[in-house]
Amino acid sequence: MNNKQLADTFTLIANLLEIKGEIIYKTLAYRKAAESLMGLGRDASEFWKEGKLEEIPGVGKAIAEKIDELLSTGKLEFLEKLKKEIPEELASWLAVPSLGPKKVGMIWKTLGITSLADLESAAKAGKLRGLPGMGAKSETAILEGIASLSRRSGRMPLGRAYPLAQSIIAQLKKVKGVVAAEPAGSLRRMRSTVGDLDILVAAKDSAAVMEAFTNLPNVSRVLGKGEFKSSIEFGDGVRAQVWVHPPQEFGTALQYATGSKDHNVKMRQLALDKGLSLSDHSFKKVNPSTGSGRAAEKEIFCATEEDVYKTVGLPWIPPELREDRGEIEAAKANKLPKLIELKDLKADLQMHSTWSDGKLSMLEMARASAKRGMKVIAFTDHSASLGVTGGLTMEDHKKQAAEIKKIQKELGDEILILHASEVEIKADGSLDYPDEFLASLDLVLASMHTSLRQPRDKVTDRVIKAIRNPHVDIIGHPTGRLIPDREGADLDMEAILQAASETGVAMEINASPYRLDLDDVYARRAKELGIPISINTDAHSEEDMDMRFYGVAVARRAWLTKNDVINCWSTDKLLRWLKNRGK
DNA sequence: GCCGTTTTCGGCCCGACTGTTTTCAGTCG
Repeated sequence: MNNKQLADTFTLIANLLEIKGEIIYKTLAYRKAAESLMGLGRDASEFWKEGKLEEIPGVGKAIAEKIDELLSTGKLEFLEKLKKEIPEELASWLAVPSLGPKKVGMIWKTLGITSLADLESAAKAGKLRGLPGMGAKSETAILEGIASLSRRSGRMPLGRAYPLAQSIIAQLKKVKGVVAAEPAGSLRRMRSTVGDLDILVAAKDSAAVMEAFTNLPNVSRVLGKGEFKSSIEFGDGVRAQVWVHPPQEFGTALQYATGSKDHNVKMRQLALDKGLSLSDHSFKKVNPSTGSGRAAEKEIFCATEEDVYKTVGLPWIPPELREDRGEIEAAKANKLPKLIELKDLKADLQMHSTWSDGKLSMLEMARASAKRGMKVIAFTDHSASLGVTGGLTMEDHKKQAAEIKKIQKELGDEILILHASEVEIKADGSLDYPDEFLASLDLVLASMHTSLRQPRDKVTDRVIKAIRNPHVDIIGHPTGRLIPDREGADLDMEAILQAASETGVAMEINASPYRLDLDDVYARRAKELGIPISINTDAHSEEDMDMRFYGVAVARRAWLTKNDVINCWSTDKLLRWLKNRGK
């Protein structure tokens, strides 16, 4: 059982307990534990083997015992009992907008239905109005909620959310009186997937903003429209909400809306330590006589986030770090990393040309890369066994090498081209070309595209075998995941990273917003182990090259600096590294 | 259920918005 399965189990428990009406803090504890497992970076089973489960944040005695039971038996008596009490199917109702645990519980208890289909029929038949606290509007809201569920498939990839949010922001900035507009929430923290789009606007007068926002093109429904907050749904089911704050409190508002929740809990605590209560509006002096957070004569307003952090005695923390993964402590100790930036990237070590499945010739790709400030690129056209991509035979490679020589002459020192290959790690763990041939390439990037559903041991061994091949320099998109649809291979990532740290092989952060693989958590673990990271676009076209932005976002979330990423090194240093690897 | 340079007990997330309400409960972020 891996971390995600454990986390899913605890999330289910939290949902069922909530419907049951258990005290909210108990359900929060299960959710916190689930989140913590997802961000752990190592398998919980390792903590388990060492008897250190309770060292995982948010895991105490009770949850540690449950993890122990799950890992030893694959089952959980507590959950089985709970499911008998509260039908598991009800948990899926919670995904319906406008339905929360209270109403789910109430509807189930009064009408005795458990399936989403029955809920829909009941709503259509008008059986929900008349239930306590529900009227015709609630019924319609539930029906619309069920309909929107089928339209939207959960969270959307960052690569879709980000441009969409930017276009909304551009339109809001045109509204008269708008001083600033910024993304917030997981979008601003650059998580790989985003639920709803959160946008924050600074303006004295909110009415014009709300008017513009609810009248954006392609808005299919206005879900709510108030003085400070409005939310909308687009035709494709994507939802966005906007908050408007006066400019003088934009800093606290943006900090608050950016989250994460856990980061903000710590921020509020730091404020309290200084006798201040922090809200999205301002800091207020805590009244010492009552101990309550109100009744202050003097409010502190912050127009910028820098002021917010300064007020609690911290340097500004980049949004990508705000996950309560040690950033507050690092900021306190003045040990925040100087995060990598887009401009630091000087090399792109995975891209494809018309030699395999790319859309442009090598010359066109090289020129497009140079235009974007790249000094070194590697053509990693696919290897022979990946037939659908037009993979190259060794004979093809000879011809490709000759063409590279020719265009290199044409390009001069504008950009350096490396002759490389994305070599398939085959199902048996062998590579697609013999060692002698691999040794002749400038760079070898090995990755998996097939048989990703092999059992954990087998697929893990496969990658480790590639890592131990002395000719392999980079492992490309290690898990093979596709966002949001396909989970990656069931890898023992700790074992893989240990092997990589022994051999010095670099691990890729594939910058395609549909991959972002390694993810932030494992990339951070890789850094801890001293493994070099390579951020590559995997570009098949010119537009793909601009996706490197998302790769940098993952790297920033992983606390990486430019020294950790081989693509930021000088050409000399990069070539020296390759040479030391036998190239 | 977790957690503790105040604490092993008593805090934890609170405010805007909506709908069904005559003063409030539930949802959501």
